[in-house]
This record gives sequence, structure tokens and C-alpha cells, in this order.
Amino acid sequence: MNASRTARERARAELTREIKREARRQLASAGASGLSLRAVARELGMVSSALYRYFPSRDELLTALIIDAYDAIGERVERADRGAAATDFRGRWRACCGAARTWARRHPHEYALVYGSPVPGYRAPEATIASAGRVPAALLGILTGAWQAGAVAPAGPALGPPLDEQAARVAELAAPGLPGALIARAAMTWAQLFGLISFELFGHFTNTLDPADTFFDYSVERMADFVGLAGPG
Amino acid sequence: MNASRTARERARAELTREIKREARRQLASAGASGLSLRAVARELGMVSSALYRYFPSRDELLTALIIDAYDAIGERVERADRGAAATDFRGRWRACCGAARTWARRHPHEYALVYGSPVPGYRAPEATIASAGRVPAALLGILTGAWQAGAVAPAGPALGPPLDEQAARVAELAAPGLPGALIARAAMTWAQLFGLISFELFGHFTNTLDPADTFFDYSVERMADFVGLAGPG
DNA sequence: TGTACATCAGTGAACGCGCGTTCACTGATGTAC
DNA sequence: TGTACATCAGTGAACGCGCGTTCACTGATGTAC
Repeated sequence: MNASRTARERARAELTREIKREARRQLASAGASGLSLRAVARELGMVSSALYRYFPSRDELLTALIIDAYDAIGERVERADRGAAATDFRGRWRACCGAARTWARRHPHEYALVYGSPVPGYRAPEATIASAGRVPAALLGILTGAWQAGAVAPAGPALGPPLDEQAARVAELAAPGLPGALIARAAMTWAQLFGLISFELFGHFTNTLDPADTFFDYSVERMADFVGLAGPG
Repeated sequence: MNASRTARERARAELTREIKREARRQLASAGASGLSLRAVARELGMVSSALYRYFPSRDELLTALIIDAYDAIGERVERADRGAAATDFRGRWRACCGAARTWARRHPHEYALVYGSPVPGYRAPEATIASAGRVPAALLGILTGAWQAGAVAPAGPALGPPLDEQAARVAELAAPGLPGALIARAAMTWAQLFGLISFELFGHFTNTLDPADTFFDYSVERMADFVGLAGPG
């Protein structure tokens, strides 16, 4: 039967979600390398070996958390992008940057899991790549749209090898037609966005730029200028 | 006697150094939260309790490693700065950025210790602040010098509150006379520099911008442009 | 609709391992007279 | 220069704890006829 088969499957899906939810909660107190299957099981009132019905190892659970985190921030950013008028490129840019920061501040430990130090001894499998690419793809999408609409001025200077080919490969993947210099600027700005968020979350602005709201908003405008999006520059 | 007293003290200093050296080596395999006093002691052929003669707890050892890491990258950057002609502001900028990246690539685990995710359950004591400030101080020093020499154009737009006061406080500490808008740009660029290094080291450029040498050099030039340092823009 | 069988979830014990920290102690090094 | 004492480094055992993973098992749920 279909209904009864889904009964078991639904229970399975729900417990899988609960395991991940509890594991995420534990990231906060112990960090990725301190994530413990036994502690998760204990908190859920199960015996630790029962978790192996859901995840074949601790690393697989970590991988699931990593993919979920990338998807979560990616989805928030994409949704923010869609929330602005399609031709208001600078507004979309603002919305994406703000959404990334907001998600990071609300989920600092999941943020640290994917944008902080790599977990020692853990190698991210290929399966994370697609999810990890959603935020940069969104940023490049805005720029590509703006470029096609003639709303962004060409940027210089030209790139030398091998950066020109690297940029061309990125363009093929996620930004058809966008000139190399703009790809490079977008990548610089992408790294800058997460540099700013990381510095804020990891405490490097303490005693100087904290609280960083105004600084962040100011930076987003300067970053939009830098990639050539027209606006109140 | 002075000579004999220093005999014991020299042994103590040397073992302290060796403990830190071994601990640094273990950061590579286990990360900060996996750093184990027992493993360090084992490797040095000591009993684990003996380490307590040198560091009162695991956290104190971590703190020492953190301060050492900040000092190490700070010193490399300062030395690179001094290696360029004092009035070649753009050359100094290049040298500082390159030195930071080079140190990070040579000591990825110490880099991750201070610029990656915070160690869960560990709170950095005040003692780390001075060392942590050396790199941003060097960058601000270049800009301040350039500003005083009239070698950098005023930047806009003006900052709103409370960013203007935050920038003024930074100026008081490390950049006397530098206008707020330049302080903000310097901070943005500081975060960008470490965003780029982190992305490279933590694998976010894999399959796209790796190897990142050319991209990094290109970025450093655009960053110098952005903060207003004259040069081949 | 009812029965026989297969699949799956969860148990509980065990393996073998590691950790930080404390404490009473031995023996070497340094100091003061 | 020599002796008595204080300081310090390092030992070894112990406390109490945690971990990932395997395995044979019970009992519930799902499937095919």
C-alpha cells in the first residue's frame, strides 16, 4: 500500500530531520569537531547505535548539515533577490547582501560550519558543490542581468593569464556574456561580503566597528559601486 | 648566581617553546578543538601532568598559540612594510597584502586558529587584542602616511551615525588625521583581504579561481585603487 | 480479508580508545649564610 | 668553599568522563499471495 508505506517513511523522514535539528543545536556548544553522535542520540532519547539507521557515520551527518547550511543561506539570498524588482539591480544587490548577513547572524554556528575553518580530518564530498554555489550564482546573476540591460559600465583593467581563462570558465558556468574584469570584481566582492560577515561574527570588529549595521550597509553600497551597478554612488 | 639561575630558566623557556611548537604541529591534524595536552606530552616524551608546570590549562596554551599566530603574521606584514620605500605607498600596500597571504599559506592551521571559526567554549582574553591589531594597524599606517603626504585623494561619501564616531575612534587609535570615509574603506579592504585569503585557504575557490595567485595580485591592485592609493590604476 | 514472510527501527552490551586535571611524591637545581 | 634549606621539574597513579562503531537481538511495520 502506498499510504502505509509512507507511514514508515514519514516517520523516517521526521526523525532524520530531528537528528539534524539536534545536531545543529549541538554545533553551537561544541563546534563541528565536537559534534557527537552519542550526545545527539542521548538528547533524542535514543540509544547511540540507533542513529546508524539514519546516517552511516558521523561524517555523513556533518555532510548533511553542511549541505543544509549552504542551501539555507542560498535560499534566503535567492528569495531576497526575487523580492526586488527584476530591473532594480542595485536593489537586488542590497537585498542579497543583507539576506546573507541576516542569515549568518541568525545561524552563526551553521555559518561557521561552512564559511569558517574546515573541519580537521573531514573532506567535503562533491555533493556540497551545487549548494555552495548558490550565493555566488545569485550575485553573478544580478550582474549578468545588469550587463545585458546595459546598466553596468565596462570595468578595467584587463586580466592577465591564467585569470582570464579562469574568469571565462566562471562566465560559462554562471554568468554568460559577462566580461572577465567584471567576473573578477564580482569574485573580489563575493569574498569581501563574507570577509565582512566573518569579521563581524568572529569578533574582529569588537571595540571598533561593533555594532556593524551601519558599516555593513555602507560597505554594501561601496561594493555595488565597485562592481559598476548604477545608483546613489 | 645569575648564570646558574638562567640555566634553569633557559631550560624552561626552551621547553615552553617546544611545547608550543608541538602543539602547533597538532593543530594541523586535529584543529584547535582537538588540541590535546596528553598528545603533546606524549610526543615530547613527557607525562601529561608535567605540562601543567608550563601552562596552567589547555585554554592557556591555546591563548599562547593565538597570540603567537597574531604576532607572527603581524611581524611579517610589518617587515614587508618596512622593506618598501617609505613614500612608495602603493608598493608598501602590495608588500603588506602579499606578506599576509604568504604567511597564511605557509601556516594554514595557525591562520585558521585566529581567522577561522572561534574555538567553541573558548573566550579570547584581552591579552590577544594588541597582537591582533598589528595587521590592521600596518594598513592604516600606510594610508595615514599617504594622506599626510597628500598622496591619496579624499574619499566619499560621508558616513552616517554611528559609523562616523566608530571611524573617529579608530582614527584616534591608529590613524591620526585620516578622514572617516577612508577609515571605512580601509576597514572594508582589511576584511576583503582576509576574505580572499580565507576563501583561498578554506577551499571556496576550488574549481574556479584556484590557483589564486594572479587573482590575488589583481585584487590587491583594485583594493589599492579603492582606498585611493595612486598607481597603475 | 488473512496469513507467511521480509524488511526495517531500535536495543543493549561490548570493544578499544582518548581526554583534562589533581595529587602526593622524588630528585635535581638554585639560594643564603 | 660548604652546608641547610627552599624552590622547582617531572613522575605515576588515579578520578571521572566521553567518544565512534559493531553486533546479535527483539519486535513492529510493510508486502505478496
